[in-house]
Amino acid sequence: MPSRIRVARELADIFKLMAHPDRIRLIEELRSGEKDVNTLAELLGLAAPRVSQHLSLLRAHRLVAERRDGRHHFYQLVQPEIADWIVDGLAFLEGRTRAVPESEIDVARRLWSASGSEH
Amino acid sequence: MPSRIRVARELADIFKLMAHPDRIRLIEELRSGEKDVNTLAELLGLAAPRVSQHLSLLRAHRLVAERRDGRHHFYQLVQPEIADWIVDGLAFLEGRTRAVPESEIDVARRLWSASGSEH
DNA sequence: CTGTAATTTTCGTACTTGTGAAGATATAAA
DNA sequence: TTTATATCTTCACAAGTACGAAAATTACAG
Repeated sequence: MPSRIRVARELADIFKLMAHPDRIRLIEELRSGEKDVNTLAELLGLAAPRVSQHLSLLRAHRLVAERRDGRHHFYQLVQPEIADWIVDGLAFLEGRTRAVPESEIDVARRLWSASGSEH
Repeated sequence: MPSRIRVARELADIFKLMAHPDRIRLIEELRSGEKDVNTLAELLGLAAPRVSQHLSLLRAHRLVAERRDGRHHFYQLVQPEIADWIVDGLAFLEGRTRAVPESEIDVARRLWSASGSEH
């Protein structure tokens, strides 16, 4: 089988991982450093089990790594550059739908591009 | 609702569109210019209905545009830069799985990065 | 043991995919 | 015109996959 088919398949798997708003936001939250599950759940306003499921999926594909300290599980990005790559994708949102005005895309870009974690 | 949730949702939709190997390869084939359905089907070794369905999905989200000439339907990328962005994603494949050796990723990168259409 | 943190399992629902057959539409041939 | 052919799209259905919520389970600290 041609290599480009295998590569396209693996690449599609990565895209599949990103194809969920919660996981996108999780990755962007982890940009500024490792965080534990509870913190992430509060930041995103999600139930802990849901965050955990997303993280275990990302972990299974080696996008995040886990570190335990007591009863806290901290997660961090294995390849932090992936957060930048996601932000690059915002370019393809511009002018695509009236549901999301350009201004909101800019807000998200600034928020997610920041190294700090202003909210 | 916070804007970053809406943006993350729209972004996830884009990722969902890329989350299929056929569609990734279609976009990379269109990098070198517009092609008709039959040509694409032959290049990728896919049945015509499948190609047509993928293209109509991409068209519904304004990723490709259609031009008809006689009985030929030609498609082209609306934002050709998206093909580069996809290739950028190859970086996150490196060393991720033994199923796809680095060399194959390089082959795909070279093939897809080329402006021409060598196969 | 008690309480907190996180994960795993389970299950019903909804979406996606792939295939084959049928439906349009345009060109060419008889 | 009528008939055939080429190109592409749409439909219908089975099989697979992802999602979300809730409950059960593991792990650990005090």
